[in-house]
Amino acid sequence: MKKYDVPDIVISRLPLYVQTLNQLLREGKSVVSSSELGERLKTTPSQIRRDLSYFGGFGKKGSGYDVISLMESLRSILNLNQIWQVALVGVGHVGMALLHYDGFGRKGFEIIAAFDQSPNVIGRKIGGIEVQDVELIEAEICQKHVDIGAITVPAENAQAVADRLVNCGIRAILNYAPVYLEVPKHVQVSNIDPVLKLQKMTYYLK
Amino acid sequence: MKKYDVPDIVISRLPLYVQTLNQLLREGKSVVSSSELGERLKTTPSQIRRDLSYFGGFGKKGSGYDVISLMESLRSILNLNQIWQVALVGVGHVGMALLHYDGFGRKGFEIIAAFDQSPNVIGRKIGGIEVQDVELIEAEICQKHVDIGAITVPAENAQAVADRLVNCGIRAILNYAPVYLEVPKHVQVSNIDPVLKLQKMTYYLK
DNA sequence: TAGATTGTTAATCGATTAACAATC
DNA sequence: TAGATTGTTAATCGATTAACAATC
Repeated sequence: MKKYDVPDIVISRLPLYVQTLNQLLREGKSVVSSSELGERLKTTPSQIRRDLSYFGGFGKKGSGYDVISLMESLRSILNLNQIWQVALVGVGHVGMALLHYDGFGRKGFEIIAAFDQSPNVIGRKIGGIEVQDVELIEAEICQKHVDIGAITVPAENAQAVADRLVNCGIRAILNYAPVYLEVPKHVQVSNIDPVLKLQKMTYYLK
Repeated sequence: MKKYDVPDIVISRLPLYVQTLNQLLREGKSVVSSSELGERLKTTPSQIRRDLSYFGGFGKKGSGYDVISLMESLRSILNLNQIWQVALVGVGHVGMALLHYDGFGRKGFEIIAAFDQSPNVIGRKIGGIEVQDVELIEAEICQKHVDIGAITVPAENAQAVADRLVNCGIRAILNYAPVYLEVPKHVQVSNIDPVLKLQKMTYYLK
């Protein structure tokens, strides 16, 4: 089965499965059935079995799935058995929160460089990373092997930053700016905008 | 057409439409067609017309949609013509970023109270809000009219905080903790977890 | 009027669910 | 062996897209 033969929506559920398997592991469970997993994730056993079947048979009929080995299989499918280097652009409050956030590192995403325009932050060391002048993006990133960019600049500057990152060979962008980024189609973009989520929820509040 | 007759996925696109109409407005456009809107949003004109038609006819055949009036209609459907009060629990780096973020306020979401456990932050004033002891959640929130909670505490504490907020009558939760929250079904939950987004993107990077 | 674009219905597409034979 | 649960196929459901009459 080729990469793009699996529906994108299936791929977006796999990290959720990994998360839940992790929880089960911490709770000391070693085997889990699709129905238990379904309960935790508020989905159907059918969906879980169907999703997994795109990649192979990971379970044992009659008993279920080995928690550790299913987790390892999914981690391997998602390419999580390596450290991914991340370059962060924009060290405002959100950028700082990301630099301090240890969840990134624990999950294998290492911020290796941070950039900002402002003399107020350039040179400061935050979460172990020294903030550099945004003008140095190319100099610092282009030769290094950086796959992922995190954009935490104001909306007006986000597209320009994206262009520069893409130019340096970045292939995935985590975008916190409330704009649609135009990127070549080989580049993944994930948008994070809490306001859009709030604005959706308020529909149901009245 | 009743609230729940409109597919949820349609509702989640409406804030995006509002966002784009806002941009068009700032660019000085006063009229827009479904195909222009579709180009901006990387979707089809059909989808946009279909989505809007759940709520009525907002356009003018032959010319398109009046930017301002379509935006106002959508804002009214989403209940965005009021200020929504938000209580924030957890003043770590993410909580602080939200307290400082002016985009919330500009979009009509006002953080009116913030809570934390730690004596290091209790009493501090951040973004104009004085952080209170988490033990005061009930005392402060229950009588006030607060509809939305933002949870930015560690994963282990998120469920307990959610329970308390729900108990105080909160009906929507913006959850930054990487766990599934169990809530009564009248309560909306939106999860924000950048790691899940990264873990999805890495699938396509190899 | 002619051209453009809507609103809506019908056709298509894709995702979810149900069912069940296979088998641990 | 009997019971449980998988992996997979077929049926169903729902969302997207195409088409077009209505009309500005």
